[in-house]
Amino acid sequence: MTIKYNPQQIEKKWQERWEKDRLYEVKEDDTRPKFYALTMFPYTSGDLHIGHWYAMAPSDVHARFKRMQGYNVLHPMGFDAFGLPAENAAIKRGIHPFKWTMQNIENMRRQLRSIGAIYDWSREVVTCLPEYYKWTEWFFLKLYEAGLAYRGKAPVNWCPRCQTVLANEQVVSGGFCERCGAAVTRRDLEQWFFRITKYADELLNFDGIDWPERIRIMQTNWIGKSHGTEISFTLDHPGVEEKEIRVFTTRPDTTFGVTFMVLAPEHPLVPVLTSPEKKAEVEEYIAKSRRLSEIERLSTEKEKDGVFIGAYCLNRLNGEKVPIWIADYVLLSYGTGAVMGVPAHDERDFAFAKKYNLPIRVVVAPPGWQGEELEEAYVEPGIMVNSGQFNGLPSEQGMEAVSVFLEEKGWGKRTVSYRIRDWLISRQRYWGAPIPMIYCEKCGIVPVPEEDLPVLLPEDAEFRPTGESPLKYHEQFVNTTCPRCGAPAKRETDTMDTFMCSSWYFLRYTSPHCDNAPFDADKVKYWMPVDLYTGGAEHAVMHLLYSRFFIKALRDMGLVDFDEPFKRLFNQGIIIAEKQKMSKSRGNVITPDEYVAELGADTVRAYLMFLAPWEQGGEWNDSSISGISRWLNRVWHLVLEGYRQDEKVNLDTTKKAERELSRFTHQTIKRVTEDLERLHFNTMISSLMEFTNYLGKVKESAAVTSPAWEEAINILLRLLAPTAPHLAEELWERTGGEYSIHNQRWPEWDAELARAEEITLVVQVNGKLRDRITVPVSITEDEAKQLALQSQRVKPHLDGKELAKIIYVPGRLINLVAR
RNA sequence: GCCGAAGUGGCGGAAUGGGUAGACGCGACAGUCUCAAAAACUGUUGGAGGGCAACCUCCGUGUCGGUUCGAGUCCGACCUUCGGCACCA
Repeated sequence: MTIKYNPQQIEKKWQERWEKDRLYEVKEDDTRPKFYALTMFPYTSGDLHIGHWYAMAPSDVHARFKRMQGYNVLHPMGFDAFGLPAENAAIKRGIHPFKWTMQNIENMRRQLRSIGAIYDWSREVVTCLPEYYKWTEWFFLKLYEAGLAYRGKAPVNWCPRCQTVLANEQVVSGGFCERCGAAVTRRDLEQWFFRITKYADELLNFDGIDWPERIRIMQTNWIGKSHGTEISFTLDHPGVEEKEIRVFTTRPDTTFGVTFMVLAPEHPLVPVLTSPEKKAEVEEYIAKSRRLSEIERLSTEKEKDGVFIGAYCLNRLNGEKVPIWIADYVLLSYGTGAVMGVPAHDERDFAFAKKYNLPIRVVVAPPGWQGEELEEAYVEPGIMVNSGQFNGLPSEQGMEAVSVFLEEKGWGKRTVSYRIRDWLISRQRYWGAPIPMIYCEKCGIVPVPEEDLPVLLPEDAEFRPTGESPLKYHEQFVNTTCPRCGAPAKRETDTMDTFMCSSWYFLRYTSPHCDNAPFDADKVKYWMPVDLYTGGAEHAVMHLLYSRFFIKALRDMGLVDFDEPFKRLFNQGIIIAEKQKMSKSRGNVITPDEYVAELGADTVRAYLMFLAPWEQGGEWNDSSISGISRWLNRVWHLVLEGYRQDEKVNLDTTKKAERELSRFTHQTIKRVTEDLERLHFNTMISSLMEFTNYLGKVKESAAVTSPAWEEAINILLRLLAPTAPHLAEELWERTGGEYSIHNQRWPEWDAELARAEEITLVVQVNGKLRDRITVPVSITEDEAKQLALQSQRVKPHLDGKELAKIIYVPGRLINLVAR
């Protein structure tokens, strides 16, 4: 009678022991190769939900596996601790953001420990602590010095509910706030920006990093590079200094089809060009489009409207006079903020021209076109017509030809445009890293000197939903002296976007207590780049793009010597419940703590890995988890119930059984190792289950010797150690293994031992399975053919037919083609 | 609308340099144990038809075509679901 598997007891026991022994403490001075395995750190929301487990448990298994393989593994954990919810809690419940955050961290640390991961807690990083955000501020200064941070007035995304500015990336699906879902509007504000656009081209290059294609495509689309031509249209207005309007187009071949010009309502030329009689109408239109929220304005459903401003420009290619309109479907922030209207070959221009009865002139002929009017815009390539000297040219060649012509004349130049905008980092909020800048009436914008960092957040700020940072009303914070001239000056009261904090946290883990620099350069050199970065795909664009930008900027400052922060990236899927995304309002939230208390962390870890491919995610199912629980129980009893060879078994049977046992064992090692390498945890677990089932049968037959049995169990436990670290450790100890199993070497397979001696030869007739014959691996083609033709199961299917061909695939099948 | 991923038993999912479809697990059914139940263990489990039986035949990986000795896997068209982007000129 063996004792029962009691996960709660053994998990507590080993977690305490590992911590006491500092088993997972990581040091650099090591002769082993390094492996930096990073999981995206959690936001301090207060509770670790099953999604966190899904991110953390499998990545811990992989990290443990690499560690047993002999790598010096850094697998750290920390908290992304600045951000809006803390402040909202302050407004709603009167609890200080710092207190709220630190309480949440306390709770989350406890929950994180229950996973049983190899986190080295002495390396924990918390972004809202001055020892961390001091360096976030420091990086701001460095970016400023490098000319990568600048202040500018910009129409910004404004969330009226959160009362703050949002980055483009934080505006979701057509104009809603990512956080609260309110409709975003637009405002003009003085804001701080990072010049990420300077790195747009380099960010399009993913050479040398192993990232999912999906994410690379998303980032590529986000950056949105397009090749085109900037074309200058002549402006000849008395009293107007500007002598041209420049447009950006990807279709220079359609320039002869321009019948109007459209400027963005905010375009600087609009006020000077508008004729006196159109002034009122134009101003009203501008005011209207400013009032519109982002959703309304950007909606593709919205009918394209605009206003003629009473001015004209000149198309230099054909000398035509072109009326100038404004319309809010043209964005100031893209290209030149002006578009040439070619209704025949652009859907938007077509709709616009129809609405206002503007001429539609075909300049690229659709196939078979006889000069009739178009029903809709023709955007495909074709033969150029109505285009002067370019007539008859295929439009693809026309793009080049027209561009060359324009360049020769000095009327235009080929250029590229990007969809990506500079990164707006100002937030009108308290709970973030202060922007270390001072405004002096005499000296202008003055950076806080490095030695004065950190600019600390005052503890006694007042939290009111005013739309401005509480820092703005904190006089002691705001009022300071100019570091340059000593005169009274005012501090910047905006704080930084939290994505700034998460753009460098992985550097801090390498030397979390370094106090004279953001990180110890030698340690960064040792650990970086991150070898495997795992986390949710929701960060495909923002965090992952910002971090890449950050590293490239630091590299150009000489602070790091690599180009990319994350060598390999992997995105796990999401866990749903009852066919739906988990949410409090649906009441379908799975809380891991309950399952850990009932079934143990090892079961929850293994279940999350088993339920679906990690990449895909899947549905949590209460009855499926019992399969894992049963399996671990079976392992427990299999190992502890003792083994005795049956004395009546003869030597030949024993030899054969042991040969088979060792083959199965080595095949299992191979499968488990390869699956772990590829992060195929679900099939890794099923291999372990099959091995367990097989060992159960071996035990029943009792044919192998005790040493052979013990060897197999020893290997099973080591293969199980990353997945079920507590159970494996306990069984390791109980079977006399040396502490700790987690310091043991990962088993290696012997290809010779793993190789099968016999195979199943599949016999097909015309591609249909007719027989399976067990044959030695060494079988020759002729022998195989003989066996196949002799098969009683095959013969009837060949009756009365002529054998036309025999396909033989060694080690697999033989296909008899008969007619 | 554009970009991307995916459609396999009652369910989660295995199997893709084309070669035994359904590994492993859940559920269900039957059995063992028990006074009984739970737990545990053992067996069966894609569908249809046939045989006393070991077994045999046909159909079957979203739909329709194609390539091939052979297609879940490759090609073409389409349908559905999910994710991302959304007036980017």
